[in-house]
Amino acid sequence: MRSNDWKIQFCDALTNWYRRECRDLPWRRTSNPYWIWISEVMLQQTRVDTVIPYYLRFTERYPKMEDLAYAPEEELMKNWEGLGYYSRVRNLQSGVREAFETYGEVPADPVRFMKLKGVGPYTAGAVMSIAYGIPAPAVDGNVMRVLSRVLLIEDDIVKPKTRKIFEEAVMDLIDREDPSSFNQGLMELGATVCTPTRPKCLLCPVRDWCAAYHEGREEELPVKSKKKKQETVPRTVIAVKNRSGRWLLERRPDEGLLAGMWEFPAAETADPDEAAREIAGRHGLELGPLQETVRFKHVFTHRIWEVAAFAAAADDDGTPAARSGWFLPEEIGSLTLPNPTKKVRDAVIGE
DNA sequence: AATCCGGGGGT
DNA sequence: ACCCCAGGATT
Repeated sequence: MRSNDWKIQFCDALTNWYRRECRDLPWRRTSNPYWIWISEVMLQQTRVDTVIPYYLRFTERYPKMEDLAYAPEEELMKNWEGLGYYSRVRNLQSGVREAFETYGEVPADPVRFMKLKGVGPYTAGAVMSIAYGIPAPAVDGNVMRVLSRVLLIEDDIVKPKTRKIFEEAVMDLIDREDPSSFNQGLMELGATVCTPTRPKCLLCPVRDWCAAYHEGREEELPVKSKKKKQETVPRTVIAVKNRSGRWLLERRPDEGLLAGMWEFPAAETADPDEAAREIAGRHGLELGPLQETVRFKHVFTHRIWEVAAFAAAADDDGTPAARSGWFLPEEIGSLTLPNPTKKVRDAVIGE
């Protein structure tokens, strides 16, 4: 059949290219399903170069499932610090614990695996295909970009139901002899050749089968609707130091933005005096004059903090609110801090 | 379906 | 500035 010849040639070109050209990455040196699982969770919405040191730390510190499953959450958070999307590590621990207690291993079954916390359609397909050679779709942003061009798919990749179209396309094309190289080949191609802007079509191993290339439309795909821009929120931070050289920190709520992480007292206002009144009231403090220390923007996915940070002295320790306390500079280092708090700390206390 | 959830790098 | 990234959970 004509159509099957096309698919076989496409698969061979892709998988042969991948096996020949793939980058040497730490998680490609293991066949341990649990380690591959760790890497795939870290790689969610996160670049390869960022993940490498975290992956090496986690596999060294938590080499077996039970090591991660029963690790203290504080320590786990500290090891994830700076990687972002902190619910990923809580979900990973929960998922690993459930897998260990239920199966004693990573289940070699996409349906069972995807029931675990933090494992969605992408991660399930990636781990099952890479670790166990099971033909399952692993559709991420790279795969949608590559296949939208190869197959000239013009559906809006922002819409949730579009992912299903690509999952069906993958299952139609996938190399059943080597699903791992096929899925990773699509992602590797998207990361290194079939890039968002100015794809390197002259280097592409599947150019001959790419509909967008033949029509000269590779720059028009994928179709992606614009998302509205984030709201900007003013945030005045006041770093308060007491007479014994300790600083006041608060722990954020256990749910929501930067859940459970520590920060200097802050208020959602651009008015320093208003912030000072609010924070003084919150902790029963009398504050000395405010000394401006640093200003910066911190960009989240859907929000921008316009941060202005001040230092102030307190006469006594007041009555700190719940989840708050006084810490020496060296103690602050052992708390889990989000990046904006680190910036303030470095400016106020010094490196 | 829409919204929430970090941080960094490329252009 | 804006885009993108080996996405998933919640509502």
